[in-house]
Amino acid sequence: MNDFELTTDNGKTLKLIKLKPAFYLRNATTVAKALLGKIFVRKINGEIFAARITETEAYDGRTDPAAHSFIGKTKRNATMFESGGLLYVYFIYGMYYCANVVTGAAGEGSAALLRSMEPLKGIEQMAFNRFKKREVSRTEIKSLLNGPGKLCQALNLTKKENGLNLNGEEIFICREKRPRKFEIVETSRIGINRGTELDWRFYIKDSGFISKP
DNA sequence: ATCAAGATTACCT
DNA sequence: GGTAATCTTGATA
Repeated sequence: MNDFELTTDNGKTLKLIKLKPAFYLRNATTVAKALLGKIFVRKINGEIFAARITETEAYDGRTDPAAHSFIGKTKRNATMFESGGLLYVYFIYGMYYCANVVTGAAGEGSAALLRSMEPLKGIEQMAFNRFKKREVSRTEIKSLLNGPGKLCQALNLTKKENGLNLNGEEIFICREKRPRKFEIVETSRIGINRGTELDWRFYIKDSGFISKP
């Protein structure tokens, strides 16, 4: 079942194809850019969440002082050192989680941080996870997934999902059979103190679902 | 044992 | 634009 149809909350049908394992076995920057426009799917308790990835950041374990993995393998960052295609989720600032896609070869320590998405399916449940209510305004829909901490809260990504394989059935990423065209903006990464000279933050131009335009 | 920092967010002026 | 909230981790003693 790598080829299937998904109906969004606004009634549109998307033809989706699950990404192959090889997709993740490339450079962090390559994968981070390639993830833009892809559809993140999470199945939980019989319900499906789906969202279009609109903003990512690359972290390279071998050369990048901003990467968690730069200091070497520890208990916290161990997932980053696995082979590409896993989900790396970590806890930060005492109250938020951030989710990454592990990239490259085993031992490399590279990943792409998922920073923002456009909600497509399961919006009521996402709203409940974020705001404890199911009714959301147009403005609130935009702020459902536009930040790394927010999207983890809305999609219920926690410690439990750390290390999960994206080639499985619970959480995975798809491409559309007929992908939309878009331009990619490359800027410096947000919220870090080192490696700020690298333009390794990527987002879809004019998306409207971005943490900081 | 203690401690500072952190890939953030919400709410304030 | 500023800052409080909140706690795990990794480093140092």
